[in-house]
Amino acid sequence: MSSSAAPASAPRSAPPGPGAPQSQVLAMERRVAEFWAREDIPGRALALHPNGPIFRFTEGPPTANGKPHVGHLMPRALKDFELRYRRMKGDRLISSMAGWDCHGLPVEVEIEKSHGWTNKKQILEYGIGPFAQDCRKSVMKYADIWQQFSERIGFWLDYAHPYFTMDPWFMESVWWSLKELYTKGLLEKGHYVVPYCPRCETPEATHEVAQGYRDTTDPSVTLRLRLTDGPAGGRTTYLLVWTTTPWTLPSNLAVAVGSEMDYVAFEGEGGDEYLLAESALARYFPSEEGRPKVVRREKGSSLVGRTYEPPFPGMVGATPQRFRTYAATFVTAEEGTGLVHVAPSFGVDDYQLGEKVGLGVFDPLDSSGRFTSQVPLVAGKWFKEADKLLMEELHARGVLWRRSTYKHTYPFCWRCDRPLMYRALDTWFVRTHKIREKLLANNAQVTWDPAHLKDGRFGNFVAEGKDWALSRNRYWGTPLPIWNCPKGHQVAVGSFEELSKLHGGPLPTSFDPHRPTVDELSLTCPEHREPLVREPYVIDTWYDSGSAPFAQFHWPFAKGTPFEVDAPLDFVAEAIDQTRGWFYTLLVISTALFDRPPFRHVLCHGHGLDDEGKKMSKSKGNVDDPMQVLERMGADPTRLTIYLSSYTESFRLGDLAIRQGGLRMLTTLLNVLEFYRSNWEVDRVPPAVEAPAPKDPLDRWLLSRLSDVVATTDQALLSFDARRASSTLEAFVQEISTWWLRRSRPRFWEEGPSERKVGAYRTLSFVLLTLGGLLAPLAPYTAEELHQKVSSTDFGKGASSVHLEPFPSWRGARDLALETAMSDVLALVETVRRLRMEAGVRARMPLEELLVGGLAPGTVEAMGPSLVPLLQEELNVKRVEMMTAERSSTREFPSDRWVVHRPTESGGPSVALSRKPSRELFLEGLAREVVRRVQMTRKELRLAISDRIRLELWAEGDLAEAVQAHQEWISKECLVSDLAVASGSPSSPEGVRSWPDVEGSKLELRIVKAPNV
RNA sequence: GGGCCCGUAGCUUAGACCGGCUGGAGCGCCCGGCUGAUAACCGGGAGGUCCGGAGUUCAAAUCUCCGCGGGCCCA
Repeated sequence: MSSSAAPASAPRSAPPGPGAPQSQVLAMERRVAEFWAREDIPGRALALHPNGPIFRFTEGPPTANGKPHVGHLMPRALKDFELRYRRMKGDRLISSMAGWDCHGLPVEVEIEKSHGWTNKKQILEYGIGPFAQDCRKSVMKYADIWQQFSERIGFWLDYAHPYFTMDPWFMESVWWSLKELYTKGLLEKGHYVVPYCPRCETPEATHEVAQGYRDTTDPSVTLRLRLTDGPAGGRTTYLLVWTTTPWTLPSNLAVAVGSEMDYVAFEGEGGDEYLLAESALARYFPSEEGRPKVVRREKGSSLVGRTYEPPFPGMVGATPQRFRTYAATFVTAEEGTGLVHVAPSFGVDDYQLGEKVGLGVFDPLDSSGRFTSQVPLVAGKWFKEADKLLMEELHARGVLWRRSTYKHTYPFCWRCDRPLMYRALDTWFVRTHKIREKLLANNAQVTWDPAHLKDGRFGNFVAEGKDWALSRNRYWGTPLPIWNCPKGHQVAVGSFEELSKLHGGPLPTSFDPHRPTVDELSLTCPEHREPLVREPYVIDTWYDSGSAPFAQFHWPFAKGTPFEVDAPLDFVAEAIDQTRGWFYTLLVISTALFDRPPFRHVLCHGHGLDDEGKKMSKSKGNVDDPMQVLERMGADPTRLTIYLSSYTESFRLGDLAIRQGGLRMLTTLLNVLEFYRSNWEVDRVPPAVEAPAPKDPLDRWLLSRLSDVVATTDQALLSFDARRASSTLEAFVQEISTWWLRRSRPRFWEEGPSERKVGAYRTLSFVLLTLGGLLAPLAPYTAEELHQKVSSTDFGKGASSVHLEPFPSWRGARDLALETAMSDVLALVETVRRLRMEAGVRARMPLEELLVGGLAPGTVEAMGPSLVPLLQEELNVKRVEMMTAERSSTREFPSDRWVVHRPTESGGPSVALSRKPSRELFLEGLAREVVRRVQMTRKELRLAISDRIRLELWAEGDLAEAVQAHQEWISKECLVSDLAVASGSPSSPEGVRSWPDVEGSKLELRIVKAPNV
């Protein structure tokens, strides 16, 4: 399967320095990756649930050609989250096989380039055999590169047992399907006008052409063609005929007229008459003054059947049908002259008209787009180069009437970038128009994400029902398995066994069905005993990938495969461009063979943009090697950035986007983990594997939140919604970090195994372990880190992995009343912080009293007893009183003693905070200042959390009094085993820290680590 | 030339299907705070013509139409 790939360039920025936020993530991912490799976690995960419910999936095989770019990270990430989730839910995945799309023009072009070749002949000179070998080697090289970055981003597939579309057994399955189509009359040869690349010397399918439209400038020429059936002696009359492809003029066989359109004749140079559509007159003569006089008006219908002199008389034999005017519906008034040049071999409309009226064809080009000697003037010239010579010749003969240039979009070859031509050729088609209704009906059963594609872009394309040009005049592809008998009938071959029968003996060992081997095999027609000759084509590589759902199992040849005729895939995910690519070929093949939809759910993502929101493209130099991105930013940050974005549209995926997206959430989470671990090292409280039943309202609140998060995440992942899952988890990480942990920290430092402390450990460990499970499908590395560090298996030998565990199924009862009360508390905290700011009292300074009034009686109950301590601690107030509206309305709050918040119009509580600390509280606040400075110094000295110290203090004034009064508390807070307090100054300055002004007093201190007891 | 999607603060976005409080949030920025998570944490602030215009309505980010811009696709 192919996609709009652009080669990667060198990395745009250096790897992160040791202090960069992503460096801790990168170190973590390295550690995890080593663990996975050592314990073969991916292999064991893929082998899970051999008897579980089946979840069907097929990896859309990337083209193993060209280096991947950043955009290719997206489909990997968007497939992987769902597959991991399903595995954790106990599903059996069918299949996890990696797959590589091996055939086709891109590979051939790459080899041609590497040899410096310019045309197809050089391949024949080199030999198809060696050429195929080169192609195979190239495919293997690129598959390797793709596998590496796919594994690095954590996309776990079975890379040890991949399917290659070039594997003989895969191709045999493709042959089987082609024969089925042939038998059903859905695979037929025809002579049709198809887009053709003269350099690659092969037709292309519409979905390939679609990738190559580009603005270009072509010549715009208007010819005057003399009517030859005018009355003798009358005025000479010319048809004005317009074209942008002068090179097709030697092949002109007719002129088309719109029978319902209005035409005019005007008098031109030398008194001759010129005919063109009325609507075209103003285009050729924009100013009214210069516009010639109209001498006659005619309906198009009256112009039909006239004869004219062709632009190159004698080039091609005249017949009664040729060089006449015909009515045609494709003639438009919008551009040109309303008289259309018809060259049946070079236009779809032209060809159909030619068929209808019997014009025949004249194609003077060879297969590489060069003129043959049939047109001596330009013999040997490339078709585009011939334009100029032909125009000059027409000019010399006075046939060229006007000449300018014309800007329009025109298709170019998506691989070699040269202009395509439309050309009548022998081509094999899949007759999709015959099964159009079935295609639509099957598409109707698919769930599309985003939904609009179903009846929009994709549905419209299917509804057009265009036949699929399948054959390619190339070498490296699945050969079309159809042979001709000279007696005039055909044999389609659907297996190697059939081939062997026609061969009249066993096939060579390790038979390779590619060209040239397949054509070196002598086959004999069983009826006529004549040698069979194969149709010389290979097939569109998109047919290979579209066959992957069954061909990856070598179905129907291999026995006991899990493929089932009636079972669509449950899930596929690729980029938006696959609506014309793989999604389409899957639908056609599945409908033609099995008459059922190819998949149930399809996730279709947009393209990645750079940090400026620009499309990534080679010419802008903003494409990046995905491996470099992963090594610079980390796999999980990249994955989460994708999940958190609006990935069904195009979105930014540059370094900045990753840093501000997924990385942010992960550093916060890893900081929480680091907090947990560094404390756990001291206390060694066993982690809670089962849900704890905590008493602390803060813990009960967090578990209630967790219960909600588990349910929401599960539901989101079940419905393929990575965005909802990841944003739910992101918000929860914030809640843990900024409220639960913030408020719970003191509990972790309590002396001994207190109930409060153990409760905090148990709650946090349970939450982190559960979170690890929830995060496993989305951020597999981080999830593993959580699992290992919290369950304290710590990457040990034989440790189990979170990816071998089931998805969290715990559903604790939610306490909605508590959740509501807690959000009221959070709102209150915000209000009071503002009041403190207003009062100019810093948070470290304790205040006497907080009064909250205007509450509903129920709220007082809910918030009151259990949550008041949270407010006291968070806001550093000694007393909190909750009052109902009734009670609070009578109190007065003089502004010298209180700062007051009045309820807003929309309601909310009124709040009053006492303004000044008492002397006692002031001293307590000072003691906190001292403690803070001691802690800061401890940290600077890099002491361990549990190290005990000897502390010498020199303090004056209020500070001395505060130290005196709170000596014991200071010692306890700072783990001081030996405290010496003095006034004045230290005798020796060594190791002394000094603060000249702590609330007006000087403080000096010295810390020495105390000997271990 | 035609079709589909998107457009809300510098960035990522909620709200839109089903019209109704002052358009929420996170990041970034500025100011301040906190400090045994420290490139973490907390408060405040600046920053929005909800792409523009018209219509429907008592009321429009939300519904309708016409534009503009971006993306994708078709011819």
